[in-house]
Amino acid sequence: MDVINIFLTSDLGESLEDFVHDQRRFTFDQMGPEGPKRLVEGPMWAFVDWVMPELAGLELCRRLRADPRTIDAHVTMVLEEDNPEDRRRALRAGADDYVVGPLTRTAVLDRVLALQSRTSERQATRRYELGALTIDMSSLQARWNETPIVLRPNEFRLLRFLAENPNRVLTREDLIAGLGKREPAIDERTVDVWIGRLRRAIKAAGGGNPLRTVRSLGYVFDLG
Amino acid sequence: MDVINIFLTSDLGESLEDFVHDQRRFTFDQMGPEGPKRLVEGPMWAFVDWVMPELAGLELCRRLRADPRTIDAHVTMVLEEDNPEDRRRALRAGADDYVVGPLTRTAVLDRVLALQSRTSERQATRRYELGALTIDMSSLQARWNETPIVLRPNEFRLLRFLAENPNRVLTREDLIAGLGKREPAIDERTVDVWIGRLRRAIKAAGGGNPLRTVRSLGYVFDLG
DNA sequence: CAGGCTTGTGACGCGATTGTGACTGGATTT
DNA sequence: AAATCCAGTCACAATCGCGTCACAAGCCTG
Repeated sequence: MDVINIFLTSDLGESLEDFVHDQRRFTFDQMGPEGPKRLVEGPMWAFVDWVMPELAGLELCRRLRADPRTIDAHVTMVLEEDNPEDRRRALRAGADDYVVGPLTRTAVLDRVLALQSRTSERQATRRYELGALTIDMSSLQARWNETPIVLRPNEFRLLRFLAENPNRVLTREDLIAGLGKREPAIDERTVDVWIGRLRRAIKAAGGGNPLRTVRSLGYVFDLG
Repeated sequence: MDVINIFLTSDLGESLEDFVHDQRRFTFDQMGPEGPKRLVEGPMWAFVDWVMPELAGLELCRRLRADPRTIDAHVTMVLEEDNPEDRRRALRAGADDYVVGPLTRTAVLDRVLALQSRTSERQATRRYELGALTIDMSSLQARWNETPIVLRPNEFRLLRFLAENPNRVLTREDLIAGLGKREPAIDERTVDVWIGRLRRAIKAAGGGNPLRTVRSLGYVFDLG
């Protein structure tokens, strides 16, 4: 599967409507009532427009992160204006990059081209190497010293999110949000079970325990 | 300027009144008649209590956003109850995060610690380096010459507070207050036990004893 | 549509954490 | 030197949070 570059914008603009044409299409059918209003996409990129200006964009970003079809997409958020808060929020929601809108056709095209050139480099980057642990995002396979770790979907997402934020305490809330599970609300204690199952899976592959519990706060992926 | 973590709450509670002490202070003098009732703050965080429960909080949040002194602060709103409407309003007003109250002093302090690690990610990660001792606030991990020190939560809080005020005698009262323990009242002699446990943990990691006892006064973290 | 796999949740028990009183030994004072 | 003071340490109990299990509902697959 090709790398998809996804642009999230709350103001897609008529001018972009036919910017991408004659391409295959897929729909984010799981998006729900607050989902994208329009979706224009091609094999290497997609533009997603949403209805609600504020939260839906971040929420959409999280869902894209959780969806296996777009889990390794390159997500760019289009910000209304350039302020540090929006930037921070976007990145925290899982966006890889951001640009400040509104976008002209040429600006987007430049951006897409730049992303495409980075794509090959990104192919190599789509692999986390954290000590003995490697996570290959293209085959969705995690290994401990070449030994495959048998993971269920949710455990894989959890491991990926933890590995993306090594040496950082992640609260149970962070983890729930990071896996894109906002609806319905998840009990925080459930995270304990996730961690337990993930630890067991790693151990079953002969691995150690890189997941440290920080009492009354959350968990850390210890690296180094 | 350091990142400030601001907690907005309509129910600060008496117990938090002197939670942060002996720190530099500034006032939000532009706040106007609906401004904060009390402001308790330190170099890295602030608790703002307001009079009107509903609108004033949101308004305050917007003003903090506009004020150059707090423009890049991390604002957390404390919500009375957990409903999506309030959450959306809080975020729309510029809040970065929210928690559902009421909060205990220790819980708030822990929260601040976790937030510091997140908000400072774009800067150099928050980290104390005191001779052979390093305290990494993002992973909540202390080390002595790269050797991890196994600390329980309270010991970590104690070490952090001591390390924040090196070469300064801290009374037992200071330490109790600095760790946010006011309810219930803590016997001052208990601090002796905390120090003892902390020393033992450092020694177990092959470390020395940077904690000097000042008889009849308190303890100092010796540096240099 | 049946069967298995996945996942969220309540319950349970255990272990970790922590405040406290008591005891001890060294330091300080008278 | 005796008396007093004070810090270090230990054992213990109460509490709190975490790991784990079993179960049920959901989801996917054939």
